[in-house]
Amino acid sequence: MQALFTDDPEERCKKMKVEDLKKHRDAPAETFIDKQDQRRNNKKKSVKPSRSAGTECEAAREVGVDLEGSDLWKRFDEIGTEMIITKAGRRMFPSLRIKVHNLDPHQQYSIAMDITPVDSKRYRYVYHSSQWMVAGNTDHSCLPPRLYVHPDSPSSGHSWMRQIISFDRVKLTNNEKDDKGHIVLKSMHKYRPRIHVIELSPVQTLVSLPEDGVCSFSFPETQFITVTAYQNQQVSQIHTTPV
Amino acid sequence: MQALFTDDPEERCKKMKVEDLKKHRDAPAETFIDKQDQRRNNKKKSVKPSRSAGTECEAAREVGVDLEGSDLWKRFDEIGTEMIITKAGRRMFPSLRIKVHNLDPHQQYSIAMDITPVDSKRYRYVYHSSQWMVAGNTDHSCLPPRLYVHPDSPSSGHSWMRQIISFDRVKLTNNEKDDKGHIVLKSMHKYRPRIHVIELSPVQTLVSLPEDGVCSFSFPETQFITVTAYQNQQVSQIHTTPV
DNA sequence: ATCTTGCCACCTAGGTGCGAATTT
DNA sequence: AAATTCGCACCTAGGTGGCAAGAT
Repeated sequence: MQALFTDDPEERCKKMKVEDLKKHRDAPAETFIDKQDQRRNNKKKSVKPSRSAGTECEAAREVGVDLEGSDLWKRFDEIGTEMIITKAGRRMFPSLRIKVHNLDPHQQYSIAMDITPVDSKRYRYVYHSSQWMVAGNTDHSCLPPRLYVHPDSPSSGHSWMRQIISFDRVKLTNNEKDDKGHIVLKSMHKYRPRIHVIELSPVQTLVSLPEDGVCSFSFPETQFITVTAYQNQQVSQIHTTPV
Repeated sequence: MQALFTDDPEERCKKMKVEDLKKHRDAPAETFIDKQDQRRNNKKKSVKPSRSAGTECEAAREVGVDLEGSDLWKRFDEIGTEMIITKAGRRMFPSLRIKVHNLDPHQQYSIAMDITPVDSKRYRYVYHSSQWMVAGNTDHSCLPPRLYVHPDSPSSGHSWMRQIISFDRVKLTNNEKDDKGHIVLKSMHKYRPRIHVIELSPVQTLVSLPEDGVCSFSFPETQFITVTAYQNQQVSQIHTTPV
């Protein structure tokens, strides 16, 4: 029997408690955490934007981002999410899907994603104990992470808030010389995706992350270890279980 | 034997003199005509924008648009181009592909397409004489034509000029109550697509065609008659001839 | 008669995990 | 040993023309 492949998580992961997933599907997850400074945040509805170096938010407006499909991410996270990376570039599964709140409806924004190292460790999967273990240190000293600008960018706050924003087209690669704009990662390392909401001044071209007018968000349950082939059988099992 | 289907004209129309097509593929067609006022224009490289009611162009800059794949359009035009329309929406074949020139690289533009009636006649295909004949009059009095805004819109002049702009995703329908944003046409009528280059003021949302800052272009060889099923055998033959 | 619709088999493009072969 | 690459069969989504049946 062969696997079924769809962009719809429900179809791909039949073994999950689908009814539960469906119930919470479009509802925000309940726990969030600030990014970078790692401060806990008890707000129910949204992540507070990080205030770390170089980022800044309009004081009056508290821009918020909710993670969609948090249940699926958590299901993977419990056993250790693995994300395939290939030379040609591989889509993420799960893909990052979010909702944004409290944007200025008439202001233009771009929304982008990047993926940052969680630590400077190298990991390896120990089969006989079915566990991920630290296998040494690495430096992430090389280059700043690549920015994946959402294809709907730029767009008005109104448009962004109207629907779920999906980053399902982004691709991950282990090819350091990639020229297709995919996000370059090191295999066997731990990462976490990050969302940036960028307030746009008219006719601003977005190449790298600007210093001002950016709110950044990330979600702890979306961290993963990069692999070139699935290591943990439980992980690949979820991937291949058909509807 | 079954037909092959590709978005690439070369693959779809093997019977055509492919080598000729290839040779001229990215070269501008040689004859052009002004739209709406129907004045002839002998400029080799581009169509002069129409100056009809409500349109206006920057005097200093002569924005130009070239039709790509003109050979294919002409090949169809010689025998009478037929364009399928369906309730669900059908893509065009050939699709409209253009190049733009003389935009301000740093100015933002949207580029859109609509399809206007060539006359107020109703046509019917007479099998035994293999000919299209006028079958009566209609009024196009109903609604203004739907605007299909190119998905890359808005974008800088620089981006638009860098590559061929393809309208291959637009769909045509005969469903007057269409709610999917497809272009609504009447069957058995003669139409011609039109391209609009729209200079964008910052944070301008594009719903209908604005009064100012628009240059419009069209090409005589792109006119067609709408059908719900191909009438002329020569036409369907070109469509189905495999590589 | 003439035109439209629904259904169908067929096609392409692109994405997927797996196992074998290869590299490090 | 461990990690990566490659080729593969398989899958979905969406587009296509033809034909038969239906509508006008």
